[in-house]
Amino acid sequence: MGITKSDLFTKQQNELANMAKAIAHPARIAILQYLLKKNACITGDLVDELGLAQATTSQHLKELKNAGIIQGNIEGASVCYCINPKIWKRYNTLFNAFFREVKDSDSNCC
Amino acid sequence: MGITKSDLFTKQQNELANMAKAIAHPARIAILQYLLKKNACITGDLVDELGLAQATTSQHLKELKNAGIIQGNIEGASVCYCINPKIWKRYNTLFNAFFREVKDSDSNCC
DNA sequence: GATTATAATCGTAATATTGCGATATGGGCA
DNA sequence: TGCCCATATCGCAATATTACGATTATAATC
Repeated sequence: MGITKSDLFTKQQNELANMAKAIAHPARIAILQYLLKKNACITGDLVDELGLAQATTSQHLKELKNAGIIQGNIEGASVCYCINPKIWKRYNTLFNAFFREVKDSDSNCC
Repeated sequence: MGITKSDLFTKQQNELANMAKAIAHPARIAILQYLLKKNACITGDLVDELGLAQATTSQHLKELKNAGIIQGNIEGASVCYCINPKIWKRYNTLFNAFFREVKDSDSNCC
């Protein structure tokens, strides 16, 4: 096999897992952090920043775009990327809800 | 290739990416949610809960244990699992820091 | 001691991810 | 039009992930 059995889980569980997958690579974390810092930038900036090949960088950007967490606007010959604040807030909300406080007393094993 | 170039990124970026990877599967989300609800349970409970084979469930438990987010205590013939509150809090802290507020005005592309 | 229950591990197949060179596409400019 | 620049996409190789049956290891029970 090798295919996730999504049908066994709730919509919410699949959504959160997919969100986690979108950021489950250091290059994609680095892209998002760079966009947070610079507000916006073009692909070439990220190729320089990351140190990965242009094709690889483009692929990571595609995954982030598919997840909706960034958006790209065509700017002449370049493409300008930035965070999508609406989706970003949804990530923030869902992760916060998931990682709600755990009391130490909650976790005494059996 | 197929191997992540971890050396290109900071320790913090790799750590956050690895945390995201640990929860980047709906079965592992479901396990954590079940543990949050029940406080603690044994492997067999999770096999019933998830609907995945025993071997598969055990594998997901191993990944969560490797990530440190859960711990297992041997309880006779069974193994009792629970959240590791220390690591859980670290996850909460790092994800919160990452998903800090983004102002709408921050994300006007170019 | 043999049997049963519980869970980890092994081996393997299917699929997904990561990375990059090569190639395509489309805009700007001489 | 012809030539560069910036990106996306294709094709491929290496590796990782997901899933499960079979096996193993240990503990409880008869």
